[in-house]
Amino acid sequence: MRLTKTFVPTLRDDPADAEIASHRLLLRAGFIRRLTAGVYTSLPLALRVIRKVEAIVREEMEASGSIEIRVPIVLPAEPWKATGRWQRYGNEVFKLEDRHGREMMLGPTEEEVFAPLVAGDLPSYRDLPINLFQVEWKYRDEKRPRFGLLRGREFLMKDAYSFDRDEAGMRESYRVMYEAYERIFDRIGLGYVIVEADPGSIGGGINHEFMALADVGEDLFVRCVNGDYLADIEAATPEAAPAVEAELEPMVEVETPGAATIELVAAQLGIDEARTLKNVMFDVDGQTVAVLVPGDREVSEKKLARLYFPKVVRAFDDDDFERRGYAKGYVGPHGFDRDVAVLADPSVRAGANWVTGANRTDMHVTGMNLERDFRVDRWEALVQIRDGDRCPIDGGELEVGRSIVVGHIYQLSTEYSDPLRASFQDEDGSEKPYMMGCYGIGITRILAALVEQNHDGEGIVWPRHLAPFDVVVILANADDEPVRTEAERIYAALGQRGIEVVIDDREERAGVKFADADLIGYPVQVTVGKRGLAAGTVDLKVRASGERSTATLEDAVQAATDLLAGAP
RNA sequence: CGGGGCGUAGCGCAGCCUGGCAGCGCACUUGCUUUGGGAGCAAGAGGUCGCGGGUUCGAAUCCCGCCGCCCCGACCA
Repeated sequence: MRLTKTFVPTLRDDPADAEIASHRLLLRAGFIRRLTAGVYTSLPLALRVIRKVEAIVREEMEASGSIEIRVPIVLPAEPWKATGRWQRYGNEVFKLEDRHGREMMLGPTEEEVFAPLVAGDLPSYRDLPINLFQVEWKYRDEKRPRFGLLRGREFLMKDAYSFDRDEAGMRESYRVMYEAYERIFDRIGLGYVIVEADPGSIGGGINHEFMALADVGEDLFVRCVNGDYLADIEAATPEAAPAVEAELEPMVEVETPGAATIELVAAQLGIDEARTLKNVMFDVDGQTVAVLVPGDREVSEKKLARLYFPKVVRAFDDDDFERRGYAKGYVGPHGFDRDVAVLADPSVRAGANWVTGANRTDMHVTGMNLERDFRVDRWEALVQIRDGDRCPIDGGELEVGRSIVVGHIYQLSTEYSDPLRASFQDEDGSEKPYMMGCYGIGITRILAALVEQNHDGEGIVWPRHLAPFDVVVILANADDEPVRTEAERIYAALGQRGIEVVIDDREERAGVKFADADLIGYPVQVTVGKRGLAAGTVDLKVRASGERSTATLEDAVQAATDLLAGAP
């Protein structure tokens, strides 16, 4: 490929609205262009990388027995209404209407298409198990698309669905996919961790997330410094602190004018925030629920939501406080009526003589103690985990890491096959719903994750096997005929060796070409210029290491080939 | 959806407060010089100043409404 004959619009300045490295560099290096929020055009370089990632995914899926098909993006609404996702996904679905007024949508994921497809044509247990996949664009009208390819409203996903007779089969299909995913992410070369994820409010099947490590990642996970514990932040439970023995102080009311937050109370009374007892109020389908945690901790709403699923958990708003007659910011657990469910995190057992609200504006109490002064109906691990918490396995220190979820696999059981009436006839003649699994990989998101993990101050540093091109041949003096001839010879020879090579034959100064080559991140650069030619040599540079070398004209092709073979 | 910010040439920005010729750098075109780490000089081309309305002799600038984009929070490959 010649740069004069393709479309690689590099930018000299950083785009103003790209904050993170992957977004900024993919725009600057001419890989992508934004069309509208969360929707990007893939230019030639991006397309080449996408295809290489896809190829790895495809190979490993097929090697694992999954069969590729292509199902539509434009979908009828009915199956989605049957599973309840038409409503549950809500505004996240791009909804359409056809000319007859029929409701349609763009596919955000495709259980509703795959399950009926299989049910229609593979009605016998003899047809099972089967695993189908596709690589196709997905559409989700995200609340907040951001960071370029990291969270788009249109993104390329590999999605696979397994269908089994029974639970044992499903687990086996799941295991096969789990191992395929390990091979895929190993081959792609991402630094990643696998965590058993929050079962989520959608039903609670076993599922694992494949998380690419990245400081800008939006997904948090927890791991023990001793390496024996790894979990999704919302699923992680710290080791409970031991109960303390303390001399019980009497409960005393104190004036705390204007101190409606933990921070202000602690400051006014000159105490640590951890000494205060935080009372967070929720409404759960009409029932009032109080959650007690130490003042320096946060309540995990997700954990609470999971506890009450399928009921809907909603934090109290001002109207709720008014209706219940609670003084917002001054709520204390000693004033709860019997109809309030009082939940507490085990860490509350570890404290005594709490400072908490007095149930009157501008007043708090000190010396509040469990049993004597307030009750707890249920003990549940509900604190948001944080750095420094103790590992539940060995008590080691936990640390919170950031990541980008690039793969997610689920055991769905009959969650979708039931409502969709997707069933087969078993050996005994009985009608049974398929036991399903689903397996997603965000292809375009992997591009972003790769750039996050592989860049420096000059630009992207693609791993060799995923780079848009292996080698760039730079004409340092584009209008010099001998230089051009020699560069063309090397370019052609590399191509003949099956190396993916691009020649920068633009009428640009050498500096521009060097900067662009570093920005785009070709693993190996070969520079042909007057200077070197006079000495009978070309210059080579390995992008990742920055290592420079020279080679004679005769050795140039072999030297570039060798450097490429040794590149990361 | 709540909070914050921004929309002026392809990209990055100034001008707006205090209304009066629409500017700067890069990129682009032509010429000359230059030529191995983002060249110099000269001459050009490129704008519904996000959209609509209002105030005014006059609006990029003031007022009202809308739209778009980015960032922070609750959801997700």
